[in-house]
Amino acid sequence: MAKAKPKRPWGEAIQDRGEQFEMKRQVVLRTAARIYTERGFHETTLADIADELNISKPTLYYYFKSKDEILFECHRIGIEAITDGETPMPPPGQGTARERLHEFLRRYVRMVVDDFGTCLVMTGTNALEPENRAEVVGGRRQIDGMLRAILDEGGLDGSLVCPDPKVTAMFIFGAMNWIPHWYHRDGPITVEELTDRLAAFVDQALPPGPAAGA
Amino acid sequence: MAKAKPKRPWGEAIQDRGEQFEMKRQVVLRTAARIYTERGFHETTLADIADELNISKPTLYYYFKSKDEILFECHRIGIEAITDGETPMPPPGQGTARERLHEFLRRYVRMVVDDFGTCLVMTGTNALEPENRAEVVGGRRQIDGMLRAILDEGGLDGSLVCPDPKVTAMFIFGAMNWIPHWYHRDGPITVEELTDRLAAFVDQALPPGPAAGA
DNA sequence: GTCGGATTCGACTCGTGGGTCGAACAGCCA
DNA sequence: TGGCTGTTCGACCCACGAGTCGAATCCGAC
Repeated sequence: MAKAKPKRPWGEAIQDRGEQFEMKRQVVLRTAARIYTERGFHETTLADIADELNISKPTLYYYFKSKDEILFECHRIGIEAITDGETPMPPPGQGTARERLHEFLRRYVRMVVDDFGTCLVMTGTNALEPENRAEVVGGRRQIDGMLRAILDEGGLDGSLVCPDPKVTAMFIFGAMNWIPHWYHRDGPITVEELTDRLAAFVDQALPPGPAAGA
Repeated sequence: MAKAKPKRPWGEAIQDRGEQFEMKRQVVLRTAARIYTERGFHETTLADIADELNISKPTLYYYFKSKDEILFECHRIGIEAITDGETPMPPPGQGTARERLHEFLRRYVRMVVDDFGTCLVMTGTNALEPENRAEVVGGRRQIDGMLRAILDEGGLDGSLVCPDPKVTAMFIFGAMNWIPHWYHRDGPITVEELTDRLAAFVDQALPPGPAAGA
């Protein structure tokens, strides 16, 4: 009660210097992700972001070295939500492919509904510098591989039959990546309901195979 | 053989003035759509388009009044490919909903695989001026309505059961709108095969209902 | 030929927005 | 109290790219 005099949107609390720095960076990123998504990357100026945060443009440059880097960080966070989730994806062999598919869908939908995930999916990679773009593209490819692998395994353990895993994976990613275009967190549908609907849809489309053999 | 001396990428033939004008406009549009899609709208300069066509930037302004208008026209063409196709969509009542669904998917995939359709789907509407954006958004909404309606009818005529037409329609649009991100016309899969795969996928996901009554 | 409109382009303007600089200020430790 | 580092900002720079202008050229009609 004695030391709290925050005029800035950064929370309060006076952790040590480095911690403060990191926290402020996060706030900037979240805000940026939201605005980038709403208006589009190129339609957003650094002044817009700064204004939203009640800080000045040069201050942004104290935390990031370029507009591009801000976008890149947003993408990175989005990707890592999938690739390095706190609980790792269950490895093949643990549970059926169908179960792992569900887990994957749940995770991905969650990601895509978050500010960073939305930003990742809605702002193209065109804007990124080659170097950063390469990393983002790599990350996405890795995620693609995860789903593809699960679909492949489904054919083996018989838990789901999928004629063309590559193309099917793309259909599924499409359905999920489109979510930010129409879904609103504060709308009538909860994220859980959304996930369930998607899972049901995909489940129907990929019926269990007759064969089996663990 | 006597009069053909084209130094310009516009074909040859010497139709009347207005026809030439219209034809050149089309060529510009297709080229622009392609480049917009490849590099992104904002990453494309008018000089890029002009260079590609071996013309100068001011010449573009002879055919279009702004960069924005060029994009808008691309979107318009894409949308009209669905809404005003040469053969109109069969009206409800003609055939089962499932049949109409197939026809719709076929059409939409075709559109999305074309330069203009790809452009429509990949470049956001953020860049468009409010007025133009409103029209594009309206068109898209109309297309949304088409699919939603078909899904609704499917519940009635029993040809397909769909728990939540609104959300399901979005999943399907997502799957289709994502196509330009991974599909290449000159790849191993033909457009027909692609359409078939999608139709099969959706068919599975939306099984026929037990009820009926024409 | 030559006139007039259609077409094309070189050279320019100019707003916008990413990025920089140096000064001011805050908080901490002696 | 003085000084040091970390943080913030007002004012500026400047490249880039959309859009313009006026002159040059092309081409069919008389």
